[in-house]
Amino acid sequence: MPRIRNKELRKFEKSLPIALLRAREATTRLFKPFIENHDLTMPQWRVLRALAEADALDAKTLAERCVILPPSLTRIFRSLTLRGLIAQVECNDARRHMVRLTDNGRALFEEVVQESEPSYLQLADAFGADRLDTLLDLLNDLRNTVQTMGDTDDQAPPLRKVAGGR
Amino acid sequence: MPRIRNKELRKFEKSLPIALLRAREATTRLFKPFIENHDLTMPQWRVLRALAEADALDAKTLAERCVILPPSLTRIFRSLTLRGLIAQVECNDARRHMVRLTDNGRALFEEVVQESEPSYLQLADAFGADRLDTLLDLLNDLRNTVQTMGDTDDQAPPLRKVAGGR
DNA sequence: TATTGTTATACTCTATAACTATA
DNA sequence: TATAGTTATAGAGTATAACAATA
Repeated sequence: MPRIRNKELRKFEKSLPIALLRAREATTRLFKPFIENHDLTMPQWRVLRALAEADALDAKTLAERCVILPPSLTRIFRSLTLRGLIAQVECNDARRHMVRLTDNGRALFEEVVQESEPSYLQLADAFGADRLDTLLDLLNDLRNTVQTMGDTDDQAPPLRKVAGGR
Repeated sequence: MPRIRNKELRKFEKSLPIALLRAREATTRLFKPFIENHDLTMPQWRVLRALAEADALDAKTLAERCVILPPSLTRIFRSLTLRGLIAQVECNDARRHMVRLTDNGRALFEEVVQESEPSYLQLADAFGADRLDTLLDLLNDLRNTVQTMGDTDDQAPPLRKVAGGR
């Protein structure tokens, strides 16, 4: 059983959220210029990226996959639609807002990918491809672990609506 | 030489920033309630946490360590000072704004740590303490790698002021 | 002249509640 | 009645430029 000592635990406890934040900040700083050069925000880019790998997606799926709240997604839909990068597609369930990339949207996506590829290659070389794989696995597992915890155990306060009137 | 195939690379390329975002989102969701229960925002909490591990720090160091921009930090200083959680300390260099935790600030910090400890323990048990160590190492190395890249190579667009008038 | 921090300002994201439409 | 999404709204973070004070 991997029972850890209180002292070590405390050290990790405090640094995990920060380590994630700082790693993300550095990664973002590296790639954001390529995205902003095309007048896209990071959340908008996540939506394009998610759509590039799936034919069409509804708002709920996109919100979960891209970590974007529904109200933000509504605005992003409006903005990307105005720019002709995405388009709504018909759906059996009329409640669902399903969208796909337009040809222009896909072209823009490919352009950004191509322009940022040298930086990706450079990072992969410098960091090590195998370690990157390991890191990705751990990140995804961490997320799954936390979500499982939320389902089963509830000694923690409720995950929503805690701050009250702020 | 760890030269990776284009296809695999592409797969990773697109998912690293998202994996970091989602892992952070999950971790935040787990611990945020404990912080918000004491009417603290996450950036405010990072400042308290950084100060808890160092006697006193100046704004520049805190900004870098907590990933907070100077203007935000100014507001956070004001807010935490008003609440009596931090206090300014004298400094040789009169330009520097150095702060430390007050007794109340330290007490609040300890309270939050204590309240969230069960969740930390649960996560460490579920995920594995050794894997958490590995993850932390990789995250910190990733950040260092990216920063080193920024120093040496500059085929990428400048890291600041790219979006122009937006 | 360079550095530190604050102010001013604009924009976006975050978050929740309330509402509409569909199932 | 439950679900999907939009609207409204408040608040906080993000980002930059311009300025003040100190070194």
